[in-house]
Amino acid sequence: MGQTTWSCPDFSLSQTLECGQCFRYEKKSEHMYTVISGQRVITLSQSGDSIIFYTENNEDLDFWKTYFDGERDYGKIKATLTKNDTIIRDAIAFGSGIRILKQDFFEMLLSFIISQNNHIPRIRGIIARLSEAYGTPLGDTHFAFPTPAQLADVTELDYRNLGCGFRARYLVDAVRKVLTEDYTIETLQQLETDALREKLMEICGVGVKVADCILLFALARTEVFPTDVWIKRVYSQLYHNNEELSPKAFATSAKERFGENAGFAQQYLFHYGRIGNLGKE
DNA sequence: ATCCAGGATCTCC
DNA sequence: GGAGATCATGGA
Repeated sequence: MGQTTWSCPDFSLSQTLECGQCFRYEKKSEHMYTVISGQRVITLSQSGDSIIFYTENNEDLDFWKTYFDGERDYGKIKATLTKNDTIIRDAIAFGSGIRILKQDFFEMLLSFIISQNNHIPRIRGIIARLSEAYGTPLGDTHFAFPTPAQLADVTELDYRNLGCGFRARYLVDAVRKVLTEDYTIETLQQLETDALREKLMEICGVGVKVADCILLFALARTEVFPTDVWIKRVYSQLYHNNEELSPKAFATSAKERFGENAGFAQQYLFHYGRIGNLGKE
């Protein structure tokens, strides 16, 4: 198996994969992972600042470097976020190697519909079964995420049999809409973020939070601040003296505080709140 | 066993 | 239009 080394600063493979933004990775050993995104699979490991790709297929390397957001200067983002904010320093120190992945739109749409009112381990299981049932085999018992065309005729009952529960009808609607002209990446990316969020929310089962996850993790709208139970907990504890905020007040506060870097701040705080020792008092 | 999950929708007033 | 119940399922 060929190996290619890639040097990428401000990058922890384990933190980036395990911070909750991505559902399709397997930890093979310490610092070594197999990752599936869209129609591709890669095994890679980290040693210091060096990433090692294990592949013969060098034409996929650009895809994976883009996937890991390799071009972006995270040092600059972290410096900006911490400049006048001593609170987020701890969160960033805790997850300093987190990068926001550039994932596949359709995969994020379905994955975060599945995520609603669900546990992360169970979300991963449903996505794995969905891929095995309808996705293209990639070898070594790995399966690509199904394409919209591959799911075109899948029924609500089929999704229920995979364990999707009440989300089954949402998935049917999502696939149907993505197969129309209105939901091609090209069409969607022409919209401003607020209009794009509204467009995504026309899909049944997509509310503000799911839409914001898609905007951040697939459509590179790094100014959005996906707000779930964890972020509410962490943010109110750290910045508002544990006071509960209305969804509107919350969005305003976070947007004002973090500005264009809100998406990055969100992921540092999410990871800090979920895995760190915060909020477990 | 019982609780609850990276929420959204439906149903009341 | 805001609060509260409801939705399937299984991991912890």
